[in-house]
Amino acid sequence: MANSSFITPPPATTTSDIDQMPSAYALSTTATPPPPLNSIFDMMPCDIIGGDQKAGSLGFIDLLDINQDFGTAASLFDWFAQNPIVGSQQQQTFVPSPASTLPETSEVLNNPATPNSSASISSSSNEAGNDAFQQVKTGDQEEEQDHDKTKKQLKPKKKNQKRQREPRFAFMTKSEVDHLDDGFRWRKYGQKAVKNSPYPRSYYRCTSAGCGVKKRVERSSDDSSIVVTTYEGQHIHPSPITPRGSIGILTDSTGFGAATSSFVIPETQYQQHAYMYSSSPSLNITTSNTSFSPTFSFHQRRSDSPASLLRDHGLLQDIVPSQMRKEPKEE
DNA sequence: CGCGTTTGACCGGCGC
DNA sequence: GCGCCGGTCAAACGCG
Repeated sequence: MANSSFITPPPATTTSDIDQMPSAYALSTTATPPPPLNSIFDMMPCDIIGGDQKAGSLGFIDLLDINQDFGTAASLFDWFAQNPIVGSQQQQTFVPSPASTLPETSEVLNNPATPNSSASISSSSNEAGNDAFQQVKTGDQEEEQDHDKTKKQLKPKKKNQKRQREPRFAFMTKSEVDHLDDGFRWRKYGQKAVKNSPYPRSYYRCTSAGCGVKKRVERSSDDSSIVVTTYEGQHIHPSPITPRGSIGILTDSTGFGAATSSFVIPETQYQQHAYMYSSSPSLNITTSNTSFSPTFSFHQRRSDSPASLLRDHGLLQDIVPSQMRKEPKEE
């Protein structure tokens, strides 16, 4: 665990090296480079992103409590498992909107100014994403995989049907290690040079049979110490590695995607939230999926919460610097 | 030998 | 229509 902090998103302006990213990311860095971050457990979720590249909807959320609670989980999945959904009416909704109209949240990355760090989660969802989510849930996954497999041999099957994109979840971490250990086994299937970035982007796929979860890993061109990991899809199996006897993942809803299927926030709201961070005390993110129900609730500081425990034990300080816990940097 | 990585080619979407 | 670009495939290769 390392120091972390939310980086206030700068005003929406232009694109950046990560503008190729389907969604937005908030900065996450760890203040203590050594030892290198080599586990997702060391990362701090930070924000939620949404949408695919087209209907890219995204939004930042205050994840202070996520960070805090997450600190007690053996893994991100544990964390989700330990944080059942609470309430659903207050949840903010990310509404898909053209990525071009969105502020380039990647700008956030352009401000690695804060020495302290944080990890950030981004997730994406849109209609297609939701559809994809439904597909997974209904077992159409194999079909899609098959489609992928034969994509090269057979020509386009459904030309007019856009390829559906799984909901995505992105982390940003400050790490010397590109490929973070998140408890699952990944097989690298591709690597591409990233435009405007000296660092390549690596593509990984979950090696478990039938599991179509993918993830991309790349470094920020602005700050080579920042690693952006984007998860796509849902695991349909428990984590093969279950540190500290973690519960593993339920088969019907285990991926990040599930968590993001309902992250829909109107662009305007997103813009607001993008600058709210810790100043926005209540943002619950929920999902319609009951088995996998991460709820990011930040409306209050519970003295008996794991977050408080962390705080009391001085752990929180490592996660969220005092400056970030106080006043959000607006604009 | 099995598994993972590397890498060039290919495909499809999208903007101009 | 063309070119760019992100994403994927799959053969070759490396490693334990």
